[in-house]
Amino acid sequence: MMMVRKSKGIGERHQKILKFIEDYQREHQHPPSIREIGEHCDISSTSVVNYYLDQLEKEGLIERDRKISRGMRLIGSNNPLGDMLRVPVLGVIQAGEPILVPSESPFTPEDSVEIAMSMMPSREKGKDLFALQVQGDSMIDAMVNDGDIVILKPVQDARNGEMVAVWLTERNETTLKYFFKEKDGYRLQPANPTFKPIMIKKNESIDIKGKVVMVIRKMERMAA
Amino acid sequence: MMMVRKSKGIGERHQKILKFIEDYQREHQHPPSIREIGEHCDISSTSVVNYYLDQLEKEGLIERDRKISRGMRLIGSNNPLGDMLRVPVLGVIQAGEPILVPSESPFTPEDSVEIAMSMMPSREKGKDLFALQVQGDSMIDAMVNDGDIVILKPVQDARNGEMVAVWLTERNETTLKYFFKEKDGYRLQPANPTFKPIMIKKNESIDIKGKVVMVIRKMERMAA
DNA sequence: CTTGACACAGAACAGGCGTTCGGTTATCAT
DNA sequence: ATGATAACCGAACGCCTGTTCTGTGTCAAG
Repeated sequence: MMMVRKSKGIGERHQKILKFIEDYQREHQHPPSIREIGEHCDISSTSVVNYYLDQLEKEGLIERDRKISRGMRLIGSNNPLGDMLRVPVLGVIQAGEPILVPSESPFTPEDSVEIAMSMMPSREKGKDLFALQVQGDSMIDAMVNDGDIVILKPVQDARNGEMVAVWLTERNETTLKYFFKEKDGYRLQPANPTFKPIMIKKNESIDIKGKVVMVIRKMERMAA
Repeated sequence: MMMVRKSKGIGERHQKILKFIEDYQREHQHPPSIREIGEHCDISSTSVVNYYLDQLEKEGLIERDRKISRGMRLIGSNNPLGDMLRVPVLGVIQAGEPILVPSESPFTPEDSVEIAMSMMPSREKGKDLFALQVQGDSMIDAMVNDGDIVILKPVQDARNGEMVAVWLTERNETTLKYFFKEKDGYRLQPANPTFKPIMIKKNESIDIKGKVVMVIRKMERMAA
């Protein structure tokens, strides 16, 4: 008895193939061949596998490089590999010193951090992201610890409610604060509600260096 | 004029090949063929590419699946894909409720977060890691915000200085604190130095649920 | 009952691709 | 000089693999 697909969408067989490609890719770091898919999904003919792969491609779930061995890749969230961003760590950020942004950094980053695309909020998948490592306890009012890594998107202007890294020109100070524009200047609000906001008058200039999109803290043992 | 490799290590050519495999993999989501490597690295013979790949494999920089088309993968830090951990998000963590650990969780995780292996501290690459999303502001003394994701390793005992998630049995409270064993019980030290430690007497029991290995904060716009 | 879409099977073809092998050139220690 | 070794080239061999073509059984619409 034959299976007949009533609805035009994705059937059980399609999902099994999708799942197999995902698992195989994760294990071997390269896609399976058509025949391997057939064996593991109980399909005896390569043409049928091809037939399903064509459908999956039409549905936009995979992409295929025709004529290329194992030339297929998963699209979207179930792609086990691929979508990793390598964000350069340009240097450190601390209250007492201006920070480095990509365009100003004279040297190549010593290090980088890897972030899964799926972890990026609101599609900040731009390739111009950069990271800084926090030095010292001067950012604790932003709930950011010594050693934390902040990932930034370089921007000049911020919208209300975004956390920004700003250089307070007249105070010679770098800080991480929530940004709010008000009628008489700016309000820089600490993340920790027990701290008071910094009010910036219109005549005082601020230099927004970037918008914080993520903070990462690797826990290490604390001494004492 | 021929290039001759004096030292037994990795030469310029090897690095060029390595770089090409990495870039190709990143773009196509599958490895290049031997002939493609040759073309882009100015090697006219497939046997020479094979020759170099053998050396790279001996050096432990790649692995090869012989006889399989494009059956190669990068080993180590320059692997653009692969080493990603999928950590299940088992639920939420908040002061007022006990937390779920993997063995106690009755349902499958609704969601998961993806972390690059390279980001994991001190080789906590165990597959038993789990994640919880912080709900509410009750963890601010641990420098952890509402909405943050904490990644935990399930442990029963902790070593001094490690941040642990503990269930305070007699107080019906979950908390994240640095753990220190002292002669008359335990000291649970907040990450934020402006808060005071919790002293646990010997007769009071605590239930260590896990050790915090990472905290991730996706920044979103703050209202008001 | 016929027709056509759909889900398959199987075989054959052709190009992709890894492997192997015989040679060649350059460098270096003996 | 000479042999050893490393770094190549080119071609041939043969499996791997995607593609294509013919054919079959099922099911629903006309």
